[in-house]
Amino acid sequence: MQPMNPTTPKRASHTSRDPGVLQPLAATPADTNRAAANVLERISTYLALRGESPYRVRAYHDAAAQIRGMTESIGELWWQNRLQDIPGVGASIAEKLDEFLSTGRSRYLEEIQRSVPRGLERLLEITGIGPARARILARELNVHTSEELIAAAEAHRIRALPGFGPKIEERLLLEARRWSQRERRLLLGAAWPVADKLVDLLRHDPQVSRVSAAGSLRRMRETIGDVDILAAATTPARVTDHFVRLPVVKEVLAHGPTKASILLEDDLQVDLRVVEPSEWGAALQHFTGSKQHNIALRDIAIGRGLRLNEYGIFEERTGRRLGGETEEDVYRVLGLEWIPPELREDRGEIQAAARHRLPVLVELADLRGDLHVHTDWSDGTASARDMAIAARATGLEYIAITDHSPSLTVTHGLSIERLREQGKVIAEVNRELAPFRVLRGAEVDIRTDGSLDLPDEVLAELDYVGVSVHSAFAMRRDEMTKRIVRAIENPYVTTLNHPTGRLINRRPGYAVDLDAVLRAAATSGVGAEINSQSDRLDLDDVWSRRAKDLGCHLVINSDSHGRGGYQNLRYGVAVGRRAWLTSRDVLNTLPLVDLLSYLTSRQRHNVA
DNA sequence: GCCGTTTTCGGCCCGACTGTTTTCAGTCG
Repeated sequence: MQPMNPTTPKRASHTSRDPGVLQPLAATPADTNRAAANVLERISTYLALRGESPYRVRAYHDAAAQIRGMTESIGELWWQNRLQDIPGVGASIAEKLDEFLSTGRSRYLEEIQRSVPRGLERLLEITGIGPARARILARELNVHTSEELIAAAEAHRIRALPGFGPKIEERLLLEARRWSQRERRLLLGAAWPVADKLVDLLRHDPQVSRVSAAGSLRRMRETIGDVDILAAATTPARVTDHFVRLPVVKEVLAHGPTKASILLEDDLQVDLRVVEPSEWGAALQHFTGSKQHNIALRDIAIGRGLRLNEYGIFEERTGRRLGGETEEDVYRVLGLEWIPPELREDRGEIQAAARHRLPVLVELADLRGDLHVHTDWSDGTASARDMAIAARATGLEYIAITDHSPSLTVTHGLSIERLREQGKVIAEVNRELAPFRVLRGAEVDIRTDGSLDLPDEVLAELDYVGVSVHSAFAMRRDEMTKRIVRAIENPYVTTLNHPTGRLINRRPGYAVDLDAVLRAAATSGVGAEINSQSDRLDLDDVWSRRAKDLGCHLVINSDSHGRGGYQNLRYGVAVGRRAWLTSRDVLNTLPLVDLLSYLTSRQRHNVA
């Protein structure tokens, strides 16, 4: 089928006919990629529940993962008739994508969904239930939901099923109950301290020579499902024995000689794996993942007649071990540079590592300042002076004080008079703390019409202006886009703060054409913020990378409301690293002098 | 269903752990 339009696939004319089946096709490239990936992922799930070939199931799953991680627009590839250029997409999957991209539907998905008991896919979210057990539960006991599973387990009807038994029944009952009252995925900022504590406890075990967080935690994903820890010891069994007896353990889920899983009091799951010290590098690589990254590595290994597992990298023919004591070993034997954990998502990092084209990622130490800081003049808890001293103590050269603007009354937004008053206080602080520098700034609300909450002549007095949406989240997508673009075009604006407004686990971002917003920001030389608060992380990694690709610079800010807030910068930096950013992509890596000259020349240029 | 410096057919990443099984299936990461 020939596409009708080069950039935006047309919307389905019948989107409301079967609302449960598909997300309406979204208009921006990243949204379209996500929607297309979701279709393939769901096809994969239903095929699995039907008991189809696992290879076919995986083909759809892999194609979905590939599309989810692409920065190119699938709409563009479709228009150019190049869908099969996507690795893992062949004729059959391309045909399904073509239908979805041109009509917003997939009849194939709808058909196989109908062939599976309604809602059965949700059973897969319960630990211990995969496609095979879900199918048996549905077929033999008509169990489709966690509630039905709990009832069947309580009535001891599960133990009689083929391949099941009393132990599995008991375990499924536990997991189903846990699932019904489950916490959502833990925020990175909440998981770090927990992992830190456990790593520390293990470090004090005299058997243990090395210990590290692994898994999504080490890759610094924005949320964490469970905590993975790797330890090296010559007597692994004694370490797992010790681990499952730690006082923080509420329940032991699994306990073998090299591997153990526990639940903490708050139901957070922690998996520990213990290896020999000589296997440390291979194991750390293996358990850091991601799964997709590791599969791609093993593919390369196979192509070179090698075998890669958590114990090392071996010559297939002779079994000779070529390395594994360090991660660098593993990558080097595969002909690759060592890849920073944050990049290990199979989003092009392996190809880049093979060509020695990995970016030198931004680091926490590269940040010279923080351009989003609140004080007790609005909703912060500390004075401007204390915030400056705390910033200096963390090694920063400058901050911008950016208290809220008047209309945000719940935060005691500053009137023009109070803002000018604050300027005098900041001047005093600067006299006292020089060469540390506090910039006069503001976090200015974007009104519904896109005008700003402070007049231009006041903005002109400031060193730095961040703008934010804090109200009217429910606007129509096109209106919200127009609203934010207009704000960005104000010549005094430096940065767009938390561009999507999402709060992880609490609310999605507002409807907005973020691609259009970022293009406008690039044109106007306005930066996009990576807000480091662990429930914001806004922009996220995929959008930050997109922003960079569109020519936009990023600003990594803490949005501190108290002296401890600067600690969050590490999470913002993690997002930046996952987005492939170098220090050159991030405005606040500039030394103070360079930042000041940038800000003044930019304002002179814009206003002239 | 995808894919090819072994191949257009016959493979497909790999190992630990658990429980229900006398040799393996299911699940997980």
